[in-house]
Amino acid sequence: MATIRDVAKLAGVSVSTVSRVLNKNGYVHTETENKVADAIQRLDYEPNAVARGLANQKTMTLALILPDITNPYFPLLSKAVENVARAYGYSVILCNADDHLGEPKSYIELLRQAYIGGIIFATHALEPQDIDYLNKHQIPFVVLDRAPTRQYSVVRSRNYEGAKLAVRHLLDSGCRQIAHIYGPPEIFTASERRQGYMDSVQAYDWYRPELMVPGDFQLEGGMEAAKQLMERHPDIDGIFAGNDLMAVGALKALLRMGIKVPEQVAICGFDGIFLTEVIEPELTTIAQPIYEMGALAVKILLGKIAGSDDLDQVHELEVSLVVRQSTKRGKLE
Amino acid sequence: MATIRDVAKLAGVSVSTVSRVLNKNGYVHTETENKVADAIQRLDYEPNAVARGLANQKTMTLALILPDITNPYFPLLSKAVENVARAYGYSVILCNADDHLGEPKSYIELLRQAYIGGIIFATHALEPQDIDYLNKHQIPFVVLDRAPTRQYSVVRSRNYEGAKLAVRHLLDSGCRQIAHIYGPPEIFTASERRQGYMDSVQAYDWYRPELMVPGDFQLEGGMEAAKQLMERHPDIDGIFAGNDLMAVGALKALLRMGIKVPEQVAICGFDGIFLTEVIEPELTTIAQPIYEMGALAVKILLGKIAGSDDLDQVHELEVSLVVRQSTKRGKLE
DNA sequence: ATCAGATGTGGTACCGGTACCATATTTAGC
DNA sequence: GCTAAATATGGTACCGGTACCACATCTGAT
Repeated sequence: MATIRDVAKLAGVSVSTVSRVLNKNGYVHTETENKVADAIQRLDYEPNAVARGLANQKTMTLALILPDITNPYFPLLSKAVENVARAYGYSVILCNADDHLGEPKSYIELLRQAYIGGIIFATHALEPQDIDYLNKHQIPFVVLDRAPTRQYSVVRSRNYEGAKLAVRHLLDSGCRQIAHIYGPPEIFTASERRQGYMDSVQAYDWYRPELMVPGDFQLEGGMEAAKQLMERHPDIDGIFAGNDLMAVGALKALLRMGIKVPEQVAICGFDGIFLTEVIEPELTTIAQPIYEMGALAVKILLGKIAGSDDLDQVHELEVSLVVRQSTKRGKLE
Repeated sequence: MATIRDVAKLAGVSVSTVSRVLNKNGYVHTETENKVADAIQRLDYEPNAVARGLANQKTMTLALILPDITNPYFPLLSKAVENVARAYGYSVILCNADDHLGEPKSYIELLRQAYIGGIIFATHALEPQDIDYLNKHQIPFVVLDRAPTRQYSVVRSRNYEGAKLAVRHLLDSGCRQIAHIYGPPEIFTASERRQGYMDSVQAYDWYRPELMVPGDFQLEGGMEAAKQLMERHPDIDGIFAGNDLMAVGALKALLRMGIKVPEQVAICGFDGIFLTEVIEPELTTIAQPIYEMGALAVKILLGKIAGSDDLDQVHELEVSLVVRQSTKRGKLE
């Protein structure tokens, strides 16, 4: 494999000059530049990424840390991250955080000694001490789906407003008793959505706290919760699930119980994952711009790496109601 | 960040000695080793991965190249790869090949100049010249789902046998006219499955070539194909789809047409992705050991990196029939 | 004509490890 | 007691880039 010294020798110049040509910094005579370009071409030279990383104390690699890539929310997100990163010359290292929780050496230290350029956190397993560590060592990072704060840059979407949108849509579809399956309270987005639900329904006389039941953001939790809800409150005619996976679980449970969707019970999810279009009936959902969120996260991160410090701390994206079969009932009863 | 020289200074030894302690090679007196270990501890020293990579001309990083992570087959595979790789101290770079097909500089060159340790190809966009390149530059690699050959190590599963298993199961479930939706002919696994179907049904008097229709291994292709099949051959009572995604598509199309599954038509897929358990009715499928395939691929790759050259070239794993609702009909008519 | 600043190029220390070679000391065999 | 091998340690070139510094030449303004 050709090195910069080989190129220098062939072009009859010093390595400094070749380096200048490569990085387009410093003065280089056009004629010299051509000679160097020619040598590069002839040797099929490519600068070595590792050597560059060592010299610059920084590599063209980003890390994406997420709970579990098999969760259907994350493939699209990671695709966005990878695509945009690559467009800017960066590679992406994938880290499934859930599988390595109790590990002695944290991911972050591992990444630092690999001179990683920056990190995107799509996991909730990010502790305050990790944040301190990142800031102390000046490692650029962006966080997804977190509470707004001045401690870091966040990319998120309007969960609260989305939840209100969902409830409004269910009401508009003729539902008169809407339950909510909420996600784990330690996940901030789940709480926001729950709050959106509460604030939307509290004024109605049919509302009772028992209409809110916990799920785990997984399929099973949704099934379980829906079953429980329908057994205890048979007159529920609408379910708003805190995420799509639970909504699909709820749908599954209802179908098994012989309850017709949307005729007897309408269902609305949250996230806008591909799965909602696969099942039958297709699921109405509050769609987050997942790809855009991933793409934006990378762009902000690259901005930070480049040194811009004045990037907005919070980037909140709009969600949108996607109406599908699961809420298409004969309006108004 | 502490370097090896800092450790050497603190321990009162040379960098060579520290290096020997770190890599456990060469002679080091126990007492000296303790001093060094102590210094490492005190400085919270971690050897720098990039510097190591440069010195060794090899990094602790693997690349996983796949068509598209949003295809539901790949998240579990990539999780397996990442898990096992990390257990051995390796990181994994994710590459979505589909999105970068026509690019001037191939992925592989990019990875080589990053001193990547090895590559796992789960994509079909691997050309013969790429393979020459890999071999020429001695880059260890493993390929998934390819035809057996002596050119490289392959991890695959018994597609042909699986297809026969699927047809047998449909027959056992009482189907008397079984159609097949096959995947793209350029994908070898799709052809194997098709062949398995053909060899299983050819002897029956009901068999006609028109019972085989092409799909694209995607949801849409499955829907389209199923629709066409049922319109042209209303007496079909069983469909074997070349993969789960098309099977789910077929199911969706049938449900929309008001055809009952499994009562009127039974459906069997192939792959064993999570999606088959999510939908209702749940889908019978020929399950590949996806996680195990990923894990095995990494292990073989690591073996190659370590220098074992005698690893079996072809590793073929067993598939298994997973019977679910979509084929549970009142047996024998 | 003079000189400051712009332009152009080379030399080389450094990034943080590895591994080869040299050297010193200890152990063991005869 | 002598020599070969084993044990123990240090010095340093090298991996392949970057970037600072030194130095030379060329412009253009006064």
